Amino acid sequence: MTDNSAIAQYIAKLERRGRLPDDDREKLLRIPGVVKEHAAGDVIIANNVPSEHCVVVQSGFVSRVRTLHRGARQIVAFHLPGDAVDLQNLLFTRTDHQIQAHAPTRTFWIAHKDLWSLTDQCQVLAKALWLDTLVDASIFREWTANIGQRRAPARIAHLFLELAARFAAIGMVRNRTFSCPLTQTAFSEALGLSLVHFNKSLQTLKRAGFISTKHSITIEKPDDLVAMSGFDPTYLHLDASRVVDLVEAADA
Amino acid sequence: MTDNSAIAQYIAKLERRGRLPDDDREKLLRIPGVVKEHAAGDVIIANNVPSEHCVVVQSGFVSRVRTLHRGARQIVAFHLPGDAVDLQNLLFTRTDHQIQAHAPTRTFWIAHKDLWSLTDQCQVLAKALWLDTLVDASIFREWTANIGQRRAPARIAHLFLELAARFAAIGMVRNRTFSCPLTQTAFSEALGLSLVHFNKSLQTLKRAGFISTKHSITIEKPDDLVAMSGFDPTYLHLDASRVVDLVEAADA
DNA sequence: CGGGTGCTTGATCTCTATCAACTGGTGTGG
DNA sequence: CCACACCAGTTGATAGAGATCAAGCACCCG
Repeated sequence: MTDNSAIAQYIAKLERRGRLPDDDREKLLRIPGVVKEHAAGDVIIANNVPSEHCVVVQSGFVSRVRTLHRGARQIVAFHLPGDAVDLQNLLFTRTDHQIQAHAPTRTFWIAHKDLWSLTDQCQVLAKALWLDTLVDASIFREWTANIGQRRAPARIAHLFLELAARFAAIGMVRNRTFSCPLTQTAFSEALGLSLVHFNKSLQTLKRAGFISTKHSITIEKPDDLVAMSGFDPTYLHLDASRVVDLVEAADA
Repeated sequence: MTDNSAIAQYIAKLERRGRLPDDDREKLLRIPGVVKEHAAGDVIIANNVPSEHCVVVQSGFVSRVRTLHRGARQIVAFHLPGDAVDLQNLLFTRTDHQIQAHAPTRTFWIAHKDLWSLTDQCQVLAKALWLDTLVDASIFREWTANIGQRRAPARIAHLFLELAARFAAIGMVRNRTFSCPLTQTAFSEALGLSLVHFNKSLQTLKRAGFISTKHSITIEKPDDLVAMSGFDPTYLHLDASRVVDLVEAADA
């Protein structure tokens, strides 16, 4: 039996928003798949290739990258352990962006058709997956607003708070500190900033005592950061507040 | 019987990506709802209110707006006739952004619970709606990349080409010309630019002969615009290419 | 006619990108 | 074991993009 701990983590994530029926949970847990390993920097799924699998992160750290003109790259999403990376492509036949590892990463691969037939059997699960893609969309919107409206320091702060909240949700924050394998280049590609400007703005935040970094990131003054960046974690939908109860709704 | 032409247009949009079973189509067409009218500038759905309806645009022009610190606004999406605006909130209990009319607009309001119970009866339709939200997410990603990586003239060109493609899909482009009721302020809020800078960059595009505007927008040099902005309409998923066949997939 | 709204323009200043160089750590191969 | 390359991070100088401030114009509408 392949190691399906990625699925267990993913189910835990879904169930933070609302319980699944036992039957749906069991079936998802038993879904066939294979585990793959990737080194830091590896391209996990290339751009513009047939899309036939869903990938769930088991460990490590992953991003989605759109490549534009002359090598300009925009990271459009980050994914932590327990995140489903490729649900976005479940209904598309080709990928429209690239998936990349930023650390040694283990992933669990599910064939689209297997997940597809599961959603036909499990209506509540299908809704939970749909909900998960809606949460992703909510995060995309927030990134658009972050990049469009905030200037560098607040923009950086907002992303750091998002990462802190998401790492916290999977128990990977201790003493307001989490370790995140991203280079400054990667951060700058996610934030629409140049590397140099990111570096300098980050130092501004450090000098102000808002955060500190030594191989990991520490949120030293959460309140000040929240105030300066206007961070409101609602858009992450990490728990059941503001989310419909899928089981009750199914009965209605 | 209320005028459900908005639903008919929405079905047409969904079916450009793949046919629905007759039964699903008929049921959606018969879904109960009410028509509302809005003046230009009206807030159709406010931010942070209970989310109980899905809104489909029948005529006019609508945007979704996130409001940040000190009145900074980011438009995160535009919606044309035949677009479902609020599917994004179908699974959330409160709205996390505002919906606003930019022209005299007519909308069709469906209660969440009605749409919900329909998706329980119609599996293919449920998938089509899910797919529609995935297309929205794809557009959000593209906007993130557009705002993050392109500078003003290319950024503007990219948005204009998106609007041209979407208006063309509903037959509202003649001679490379479409009418779009957005003010320059609205454009600047969508693009993360200041009004003044948008205005000046737009004039650069006009002087280059790439576009012209007089109460409507004309794409004078499509090829040049595509080249300078790197526009590739795939992300809009306006047709069935690159999209799974929902009926076949249901049989698999 | 007056006032509002949307568009335009110029001047100025700030933010951010770009260019270039340098540091320190890590790893590799001769 | 050292030389070397490479990569992430850092720093300074400069240029350009874009924001902000301030006015003025054109049009529509009451």
